[in-house]
Amino acid sequence: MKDVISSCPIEEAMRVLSGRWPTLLLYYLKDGTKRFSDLRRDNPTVSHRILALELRKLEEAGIVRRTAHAGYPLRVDYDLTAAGLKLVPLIDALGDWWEDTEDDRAGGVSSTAETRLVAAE
Amino acid sequence: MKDVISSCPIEEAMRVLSGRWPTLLLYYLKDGTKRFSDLRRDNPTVSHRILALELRKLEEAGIVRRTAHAGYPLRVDYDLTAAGLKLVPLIDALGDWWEDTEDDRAGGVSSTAETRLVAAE
DNA sequence: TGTAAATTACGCACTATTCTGTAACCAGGG
DNA sequence: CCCTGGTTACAGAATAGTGCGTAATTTACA
Repeated sequence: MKDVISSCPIEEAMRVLSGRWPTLLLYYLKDGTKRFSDLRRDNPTVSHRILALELRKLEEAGIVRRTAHAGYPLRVDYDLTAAGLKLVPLIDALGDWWEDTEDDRAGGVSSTAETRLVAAE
Repeated sequence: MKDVISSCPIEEAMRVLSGRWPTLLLYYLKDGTKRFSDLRRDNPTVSHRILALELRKLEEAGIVRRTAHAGYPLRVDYDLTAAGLKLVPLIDALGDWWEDTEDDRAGGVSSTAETRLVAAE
């Protein structure tokens, strides 16, 4: 039941970047060109199938470029498009944010009472 | 089957921000304090159950603060914590990135051939 | 004055949809 | 047989939505 139009760029961007793998793949691809098997080694927990699907999704979104070399054994390279390259610093910033705000986010509900109870006026 | 430790801040950050709603809620909360019903109005497609769950998740992550006012009718306010406020510019940047790279991302596979075929050397 | 209904922020149970993973199979040369 | 990159079929897990119930007070209305 996906809405027809979102009109919100954030929502559209997240439609591509949401999930566990997209940002990680971007992270590994920023080092340069990688092959399918390289990416599997970089992240051994992703299944064969999901890696292929995620890469397709990123390719269709114009973030990753796929280059298939003719001949056998099969060989396919993946690297970032211009859009993908521009995205890298944002993802890095996200990681920095997570680390920088570690003390601020604290222990959630347990230690610091996040939820406050206020008397009605 | 979530792995025990990720050690990667990007992965951890995405564990919280992944999905359709978290970034949108952050986006609406940046205007200031909102109530549950305000957020439902801002985004009518989210169900009340999911909204409650997502807000709890963000609260536990230390990004959103929940303030329950005693008395009836029930009243609960939500606003951003310091960590949440620091995250806002990043989310905005993500939206900008999506818009700025629109031409670059092009039409995906259909028009521009994203997948290249290269002869073996 | 009595009673019914609305309000707000959920929780719970159930269903529907989507995501993720496993296993098997394909291609053609070594 | 193996290697590579990828697809399909199927199974199970995670996620999302619907509808009902609940609390104490206020308002609606005969």
